[in-house]
Amino acid sequence: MLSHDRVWAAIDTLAKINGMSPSGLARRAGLDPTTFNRSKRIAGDGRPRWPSTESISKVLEATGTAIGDFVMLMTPPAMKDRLGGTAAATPLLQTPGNGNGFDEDGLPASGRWDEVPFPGSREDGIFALEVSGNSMLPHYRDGDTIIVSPNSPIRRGDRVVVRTRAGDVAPWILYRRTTRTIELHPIGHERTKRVVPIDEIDWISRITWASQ
Amino acid sequence: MLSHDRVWAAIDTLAKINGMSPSGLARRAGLDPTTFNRSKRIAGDGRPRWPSTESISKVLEATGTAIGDFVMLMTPPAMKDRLGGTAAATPLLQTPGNGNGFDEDGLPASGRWDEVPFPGSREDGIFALEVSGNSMLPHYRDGDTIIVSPNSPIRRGDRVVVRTRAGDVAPWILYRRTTRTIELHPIGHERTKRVVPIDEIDWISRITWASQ
DNA sequence: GGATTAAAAGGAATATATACCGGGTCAGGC
DNA sequence: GCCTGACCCGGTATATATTCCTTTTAATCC
Repeated sequence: MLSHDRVWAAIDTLAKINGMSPSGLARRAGLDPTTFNRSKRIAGDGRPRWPSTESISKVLEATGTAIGDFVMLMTPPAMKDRLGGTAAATPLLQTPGNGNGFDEDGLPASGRWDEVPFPGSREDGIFALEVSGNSMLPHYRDGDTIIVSPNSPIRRGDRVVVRTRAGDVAPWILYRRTTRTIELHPIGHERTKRVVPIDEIDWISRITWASQ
Repeated sequence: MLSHDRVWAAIDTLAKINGMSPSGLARRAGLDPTTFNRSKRIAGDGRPRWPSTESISKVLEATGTAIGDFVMLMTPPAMKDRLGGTAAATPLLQTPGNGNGFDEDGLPASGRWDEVPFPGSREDGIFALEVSGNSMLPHYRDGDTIIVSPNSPIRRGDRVVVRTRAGDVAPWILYRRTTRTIELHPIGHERTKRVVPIDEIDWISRITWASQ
C-alpha cells in the first residue's frame, strides 16, 4: 500500500541521498522550493496532504531514480544506502528474532551484518537471514539461509518474513490479507497462526530462496 | 521513472485484474466513477493529467494491492520472474524424470534446456529443475525451482537429486551410504524410502537452493 | 557582531484533480 | 421495441496541490 507518511519520508530520504534538502530537491526538479515543506504536508484542519504524482515523477526524473528505488525508500527494509551502492554480496543477519540488527527504520544496521555469497546487488534490497533453531522443521533447519527480497510482490500463500513494531523478525506464510489485518500461518509445527493488525507490522518481505 | 501513460495503463490493468472497469475501480475505491475516465487523462489543451497520489493510494487499498505490484503493472515487460533480482541464467530442465536433457556426464545437455534467472554459469555445472506436481509437499510445491550443484560435496542428510541408470531424476534426502548401496529417504509424504545399489546410480548432486 | 545564504513557516493566489451533473452509447433482459 | 444498468464523454463546481510572496530561523563567513 501507499501511506501518507511513508511517501513523505521517501521524499526526505531521496533528498538526503542526493545531498539536498527537501526544498533543494524541489528546486532541482523544477518545482517551487516550498512544495515539500513540512508545513505543506498537513493542512490546517489536520487533513493529510499528498504530493502529486506529477511532482513525484519530476523528482524521480531529476535525480535519475527508478520508480522501484523510490518504492524501496518507502519500504523500511529497503535502504537508502543501497541506492548508489555497488557491492554484490548479500547482507546476512545471523540471529533473527531478537529485534536487533535493524535500525529504527527497519533497515539492516551496519556492523551487525555478515555477508553471504548470493547474487543480488544492493539495489535489489535483497538480504539473507540465517535460521537458528529447528522450530520451523521440516521447512527450515538450523543453519539454513533464507533469501529475502523486499521488492518482490507478495501473493497469498507466499512465504514471507515479517517484522513487527515490537521488533520480532520471523518467517511466516501469508494467508489472508485485509485492509486492517493480515493472517499469518506458521512455517513448521511448533508455532500457531496469528492475525496481526496492519499497524503492528513494520514490514513484510517475500522469501524467494532457501538454502537446502 | 514514472511516466504519464504508464501510470494510467497500470490503473487500467489493475482494474482488469480485479474484474472491473476503470470507473468501477474508482467507485470501489470511494472515488467518483468518472475520475479515471479517459477524457480526464488529457486536458483540453493537450496537457497530461495525472491521478493524484492519494487516489492511487485509495485504489491500492481497495484492491489489496501492494505498491510493488503496482510498480510491476507499470513496468511494461511485467517481469514474471519472482526472484526480484538480477542474476545470470541457469539452465532449467522443466520435465525431470524423463531421463533426457543430460549428457553422459550427468550435466545438462544443451538444446533441451530452458533458462531461469539464477546465478551460476554452465561452467559451474549448476542447473535448475522445476518441480512438477505436489508429491513433495510440504517441501517443494508445483512450480518451485530447485538449484542443483553437481560439484558441491554431499553429506549425510543433504537433499540431493539422484539420477538412476533407468533414467529417473528425482529429489531425495541422502541417508546412509555404504560401499555398495545408498539409502534415500523421500522428500514429502507420498513416497517411500529406497535402498539403491551404487551401480544403479548414474549420478547424485546436492540441492543447494530452492525457490519459495 | 553583522552580512549572507539556505531552509522552512505561513498566508494568499493560482493551477490542477476530483466531484457532480446531464446526456449519449451499448449490451442484456423482458 | 422498451427498459435498465454500466460505462464513458463533456461541462461546471469544488477540493486540493502548487506557486508566489513575506517573514523567521539557523548556519556560515567575514
